[in-house]
Amino acid sequence: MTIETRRERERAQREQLIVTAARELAEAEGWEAVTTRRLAAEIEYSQPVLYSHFKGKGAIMTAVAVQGFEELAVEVRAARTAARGTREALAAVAAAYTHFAQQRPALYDAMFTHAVDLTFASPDGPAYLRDGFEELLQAVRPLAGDDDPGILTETFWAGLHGLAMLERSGRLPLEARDHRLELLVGRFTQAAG
Amino acid sequence: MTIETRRERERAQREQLIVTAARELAEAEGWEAVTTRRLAAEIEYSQPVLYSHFKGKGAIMTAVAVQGFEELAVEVRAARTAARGTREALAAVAAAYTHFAQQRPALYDAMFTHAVDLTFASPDGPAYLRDGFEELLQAVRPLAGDDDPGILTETFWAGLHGLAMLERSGRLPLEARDHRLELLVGRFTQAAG
DNA sequence: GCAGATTGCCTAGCAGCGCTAGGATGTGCG
DNA sequence: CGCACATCCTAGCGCTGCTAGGCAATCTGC
Repeated sequence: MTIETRRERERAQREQLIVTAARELAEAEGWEAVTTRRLAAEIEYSQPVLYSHFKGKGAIMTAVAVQGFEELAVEVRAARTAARGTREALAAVAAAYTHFAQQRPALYDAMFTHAVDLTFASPDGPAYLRDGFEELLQAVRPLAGDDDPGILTETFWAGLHGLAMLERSGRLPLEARDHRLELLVGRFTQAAG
Repeated sequence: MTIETRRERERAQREQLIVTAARELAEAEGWEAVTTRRLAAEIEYSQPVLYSHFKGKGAIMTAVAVQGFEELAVEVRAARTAARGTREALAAVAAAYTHFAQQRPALYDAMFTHAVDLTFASPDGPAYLRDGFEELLQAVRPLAGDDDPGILTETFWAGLHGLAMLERSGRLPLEARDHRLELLVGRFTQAAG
């Protein structure tokens, strides 16, 4: 029994090692630098070991993405609970979200550009995927007025995601970043029309 | 002289053939199906011919993206000029934009997910990249109030882009698509706060 | 009309990718 | 100690984007 559990523990550790190595490599050199050979060298095992833990490279990226969703939810929650008023909470949440996307672009990419095999928008989906949305919802709901809070949150989220993506790819100038965020938050803190 | 011009004309035609083939293949089977070998077979030439026209696969995708920007600008303009009031114009522009992204996902991908080597957000950039933004700007400006029209347009654009991306990847349920668009447009047609 | 120079194109191949089959190596158990 | 099992690595498959080098067809000057 103890041998079995030790092996399982070691396996779990190595699996975590793979995910961490993939994430760090992606954050340092971008996802195009994360090849299975390179990753194997990084963890000091041979290539096939990766496939004894994950179905393929996509599954490893998905595992990294899941980590990202967990961390994003934590950071957004921290920002929300630290803010005082409802308007301030929305602004804080928005700033935390875009800051996350900007600081960890590779991680954000794994979450939203790659890793399509994650189940979203489902009440029975994994918790880590719902938590982040829940945080946004908590911040948006008090300001929803007559609008459906859930759908309004989705719309607000889309605004944040759009800003993050367009700024990251150089399609929007970075100087006005705070200004745009201010405008977006402003449009969602007015009374409903 | 005539021989030279004929050759140039034929070269230009073949170049267009490449771009069209790449686009059609991408729209039919996705960009992952667009390999240089497949593309070469499609145009009935050998692989190296592609490289006599374009620096690489990325340049071909960029050429497709440029086509996309031109067409998007045309469609958004048509929607805007057909609408009567300012609020209706914004709604029409928003609908046209997201409809474009939804109907031609591969093309939209080329424009925004790939093809990072395009110069954006620059007054001296290519016209086709400015035209689309200009159309959005025309629709947003009358509703900007005290806000900077350009930056407000960028923010609105981000909202549209975010909706398009999240809906396309299944991260937002499709049923409420129109509802979300309505909410977004509503938040940008209120008087400035 | 014919040799020489030039242009255009294709065949073949390189290095790298994700992924997998099969054998070697080391570990735990009777 | 010897067997059985689990673990891991070497080697290789088919694919990718891209390129070198040679062949063939075309245009030019005599």
